[in-house]
Amino acid sequence: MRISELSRRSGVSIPTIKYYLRDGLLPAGRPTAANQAEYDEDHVRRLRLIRSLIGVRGLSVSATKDVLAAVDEQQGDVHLLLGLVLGALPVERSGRPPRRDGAAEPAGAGAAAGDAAEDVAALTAEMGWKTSPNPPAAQVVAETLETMRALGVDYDWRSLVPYAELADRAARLDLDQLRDAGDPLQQAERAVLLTVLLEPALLALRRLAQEHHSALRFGNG
Amino acid sequence: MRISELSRRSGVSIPTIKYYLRDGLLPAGRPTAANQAEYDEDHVRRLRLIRSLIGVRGLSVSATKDVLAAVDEQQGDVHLLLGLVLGALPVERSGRPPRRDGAAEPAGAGAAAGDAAEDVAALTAEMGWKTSPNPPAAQVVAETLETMRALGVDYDWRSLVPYAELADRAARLDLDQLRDAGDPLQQAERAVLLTVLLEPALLALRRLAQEHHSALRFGNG
DNA sequence: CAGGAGTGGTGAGTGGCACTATCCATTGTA
DNA sequence: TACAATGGATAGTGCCACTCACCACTCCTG
Repeated sequence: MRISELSRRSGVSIPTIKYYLRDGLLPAGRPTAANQAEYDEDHVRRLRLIRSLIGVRGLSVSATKDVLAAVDEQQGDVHLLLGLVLGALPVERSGRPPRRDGAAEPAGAGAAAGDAAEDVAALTAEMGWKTSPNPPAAQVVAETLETMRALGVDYDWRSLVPYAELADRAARLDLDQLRDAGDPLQQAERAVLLTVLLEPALLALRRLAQEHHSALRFGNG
Repeated sequence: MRISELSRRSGVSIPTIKYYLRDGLLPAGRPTAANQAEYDEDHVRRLRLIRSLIGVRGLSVSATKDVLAAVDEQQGDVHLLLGLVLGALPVERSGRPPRRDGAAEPAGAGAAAGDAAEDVAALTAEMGWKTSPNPPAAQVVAETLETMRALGVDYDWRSLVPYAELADRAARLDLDQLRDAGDPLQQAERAVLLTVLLEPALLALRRLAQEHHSALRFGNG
C-alpha cells in the first residue's frame, strides 16, 4: 500500500506519517521507484503502536523512538527488553531541564537527596527487590520522599512499604500476562503495552477508588 | 520579606515568581508602596507546593492553578476538595488536542468507545465503586482498553479487576493518611500531596518491582 | 498519450507552553 | 545622594509535535 492508504488505515495524517518517517519512528517503506514506496501491515501495526504510546500514554516522540528500538532489538529476551524499555521511559513526563539558573534548591536539598536515596535503598531491601544499580525509578521515589519532607509532611520509607507491596503484586500480575503470546515481536509489543500503556489506566483506577472511598468517609450528600 | 528573599527561600528565580504572580498561581503580596510588596511564610509554602506539582509531578501551570484554587476554596470539605482536585488533574499529561484534521480514528473507534465505556461501567459495578457520573478517570480506563484491543491484545474489563483491587487498597491507604493534620489548609495540602504527588512514585515502585520480578523469571545472568 | 491527482522527500512555518530578558519609574538603603 | 533592588509590563527564547508548501516525479484514467 502507499502512504494515503497507510494514513487511512492507521488514522494518522500523511504529514504526521512523513514526520515519523523522518524521525526514524517508522521504518521506511520498500522503495519501488524514485518517489514511490510500498508499506505493509507491519507499518500499520507500528503506526498504531506509536499513536498509543504518544497519544494514550503521552510519551514524547524521542522516548517512543527509544522504546521502539528496544522492541526491535530485544524481541527474544523479555528481561533485557524490559530493562531497555524501563530505561528509555521518562520518569514523569518528557525530560524536564533540572535547573538553569544558579538559585539554590529549597534549602539543603543536596543532603536531603542523599538521605532520600538511603531511604529508597532501605525500602528496596525491605521488599527484597534486586534491581540494577541506579534505576531512574528509584530516583523518582527518592525525589518524592524529599519533596514530601520539604513540604512538612512527615514521610519516610516505611510509609511507602504498603504501597510497595501493592506495586509488587501489580508487577507480578503484569508478568503473568506475558506468558501466552505469539511470535517474539508480538510478545515484545505486548510487554511494552502491559508495562507502559497500563500506567495511566492504573492511576485512573486509583482515582476512581479514591473518589469512592472519599465519598464513603467524608461525604455528606 | 520581599521578592529576592522569597526567591532565595523557595529556590525559584525572581522572573519565575513574577510569572506565577501574573498567572495567578501565587497570590500577590501585601503592597506597602507603589512598587513594594510584602510576602510571608505562606508564600514560601505555596511556592514550594507549586514547584512540587509542576516539577515533581509534572503538572502544567494551568492544571496547577486549578488544583491550588480547589485547595483554597475547599479547605474544609475533604471530599469536595478531592473531587475538585481529581477533576482538575489532566488524565495523561497536559491537555492534548484530540484531533485537528478530518482523518478517521483507527477504524470503528466510535463503537469501540461505547463498548469500552460499558466495560468500565461493569468494572466499577464489580468493584462496588460509586463515583460521579462521568469521571475523566473512567474515560482513561476505557481508552486504554480500547487501545489494547485495537492493537490486538485480548483485553476486557475482567483483566483489570485484580488491578482495581490493588487500586482500591491504595486508595484506602491514601485516605487513612488524611486523618491527622493540622489546620484545614494544611490538611487540604496534604490531601493534594498524597493523591497527586504520589502518582509518579507509585508508578516508579511498580517499575522497580517489575525489574525485580522480570529478573527472577526471565533473567539469565 | 495527455493531464491531473497522488507520491516521496525536504525545509520552513505554526502554535502552545514555560519560562526568561529587558525595561521602566520608583523606592529602600548605605 | 548614589545605587542596587523592587513591582509591573512587554517582548523574546527554546523546545516540541506537528503542519504546510513545494518539488520533481509517477500513476492512472479517459
